[in-house]
Amino acid sequence: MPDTPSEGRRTLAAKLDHLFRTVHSREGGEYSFEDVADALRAAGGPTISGTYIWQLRKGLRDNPTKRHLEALAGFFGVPPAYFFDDEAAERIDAELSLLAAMRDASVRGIALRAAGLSPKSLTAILEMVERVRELEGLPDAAGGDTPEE
Amino acid sequence: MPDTPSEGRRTLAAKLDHLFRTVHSREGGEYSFEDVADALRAAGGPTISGTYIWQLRKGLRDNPTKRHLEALAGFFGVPPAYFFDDEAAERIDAELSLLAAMRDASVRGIALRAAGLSPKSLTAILEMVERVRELEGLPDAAGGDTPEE
DNA sequence: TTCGGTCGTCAACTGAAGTTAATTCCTCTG
DNA sequence: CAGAGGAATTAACTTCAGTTGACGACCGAA
Repeated sequence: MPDTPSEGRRTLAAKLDHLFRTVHSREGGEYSFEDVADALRAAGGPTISGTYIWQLRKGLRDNPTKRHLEALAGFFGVPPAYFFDDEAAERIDAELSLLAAMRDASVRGIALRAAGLSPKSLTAILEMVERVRELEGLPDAAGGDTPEE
Repeated sequence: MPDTPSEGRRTLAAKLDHLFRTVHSREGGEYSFEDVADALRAAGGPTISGTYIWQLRKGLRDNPTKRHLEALAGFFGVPPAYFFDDEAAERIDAELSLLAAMRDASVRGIALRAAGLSPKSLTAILEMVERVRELEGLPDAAGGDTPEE
């Protein structure tokens, strides 16, 4: 039939919301809409008003123009394809979840010190971490999403 | 080479023009702007007027919206990233040049019969082809573009 | 030649994309 | 509790993406 049931599709708003939730500022909190607007203005490229970014995130407006899509993708450090292709979006989300984990200072500490270890040691440590996760009742694969409070 | 070789970033207009030149209808000619508009209307998705497609190709308008970018990419069978990322565009262009070559009936015949040959035979034949190209004074890499105007 | 069709081009117009500015909602701080 | 400051939200407005319709060039047929 003509149109596939558009059920599984993630909307632009959902993707943008996900970016806001996962990509945080250096201080740790979510970026505000004005933060993003200011950063884009400072970057010299095309600018977007904070209000409009809010509308996009809330889903009141979808269908931005090419230049605005580029600017947004540039700010969050994802390829513009993120907003189009759902498969690419998932792949990128996996990397983003890593970035989200890195927000935890102690995780970051572990990562920094683990860098440079021999493969053998790394797998051993990984195994240990998995065990602990198991003990804590966490899922074994990358969860990614922040648990609802 | 009609195109300026490595003139930095390719514009949207240049990319769209390239698609028109390489992706042809079943009858063999280039698609007309109305053809594309009609096809999109028939596809049920978002529609674009023929005039606007012309404006985009000519470079009078750049900066289309997300939905129109998707529709255009869908029609020409390329991912929307084609219009954003230049590297992706080059990679896809390589495949498109193959498609352009396939328009030549005899090339198509060779390809059809070469399919299924052993790797050894294929490399041998490829080498032969390269020799012939050399004799004919053609560049060794995939040229792609139609030489004349 | 003239008629009829199609396609590319142009310019005026419409409506949605995007902005500006005012208002409400929090959340700190004294 | 007041009230300052900063963020989210709403509404009114402006701008430009996208359409409509007309015109002229081109091509084949009568």
